[in-house]
Amino acid sequence: MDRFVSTFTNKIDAKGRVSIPAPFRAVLERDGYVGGLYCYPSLDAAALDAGGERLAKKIDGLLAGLPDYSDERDELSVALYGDVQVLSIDGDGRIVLPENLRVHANLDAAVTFVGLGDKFQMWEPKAFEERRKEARSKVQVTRKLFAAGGRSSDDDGNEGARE
Amino acid sequence: MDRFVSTFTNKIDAKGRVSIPAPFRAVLERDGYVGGLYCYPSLDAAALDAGGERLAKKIDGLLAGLPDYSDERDELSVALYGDVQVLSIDGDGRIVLPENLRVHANLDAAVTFVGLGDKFQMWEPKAFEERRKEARSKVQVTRKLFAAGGRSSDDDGNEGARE
DNA sequence: CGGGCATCTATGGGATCGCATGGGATTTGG
DNA sequence: CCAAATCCCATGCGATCCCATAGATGCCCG
Repeated sequence: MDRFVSTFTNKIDAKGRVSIPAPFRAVLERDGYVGGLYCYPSLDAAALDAGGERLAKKIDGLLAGLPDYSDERDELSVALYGDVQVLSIDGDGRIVLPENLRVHANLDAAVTFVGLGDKFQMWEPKAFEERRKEARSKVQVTRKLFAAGGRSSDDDGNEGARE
Repeated sequence: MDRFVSTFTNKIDAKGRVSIPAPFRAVLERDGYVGGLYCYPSLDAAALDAGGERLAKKIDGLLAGLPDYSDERDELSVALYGDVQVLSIDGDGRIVLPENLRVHANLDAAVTFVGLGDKFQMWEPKAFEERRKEARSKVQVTRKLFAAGGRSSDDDGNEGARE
């Protein structure tokens, strides 16, 4: 399925380089790697979003839905494209995070890579632990909603049975 | 029906490897095995949930219904993709359990594999024994309810008694 | 009917490979 | 000409592969 899945934590070396987890690299290549990793500050978190060609197309798709020359589109364009950086990946699968991106996510010694399907995020490890806790507790709630919503009828109905 | 059924207990060797019970392996293959076993901590038990492609699609399906870049999707993505690990199965049908997963389920010397239809769980053997006892007593109650409702004809009402 | 052979599974151990990481060398651009 | 970014190579650890053993099961053929 070639999606970014699971989390990995790698170190930032003295030169500011980080290895992209090998499984993520594999996804990027299959995604039609051209020469860069698209990377930008997450809009609502102290983290970075990154991905390959598929992600780039997705961003385009969002804008395509808005009329040209509308304020909304302009704002979104700036928000989406404005801070995007195309990071080159060296022969060993590493990238260098520019200052502004590193600041946005408070990255210093290590980076936690979090697979999110089409894209992945880069977090300061401790910050991500917090975030993860939060997400887990919310999912408990969401799960109850699914169960209550009666979505159990698809092929064998173990949807809410996770225990 | 190619479901995960019944329970098996296998040892963890010095390298942290465990054999997946052969019957489960067979199910995984028929399920369209691609490159890994999808595995994540059970949300409300000291155990691990695991499955093949079918389970992965199910997870995707949950997210597919949500709009891109919505908060809800982000939360769910983190909780679902972030905790999932794709474990590769070696030529002998074994997997290696990563540290964080082993900790979550208190696994050390052995693992009990429990078939649950679409997926299966991995428990520390003693913990599962406890769990099983508990389940049995609950089933007793459930059965009485069935009986009281006049459905006494299904001779043992074992639907949830999986053992 | 029974003995032995073939097969499959679980498990252990050795050898190899890949990945993350570090450090020097080289190039690029200002 | 200097600083910073890029490339290339070395290394150590962990993961993966491959082979060996052993117990259990089942089958075939005597």
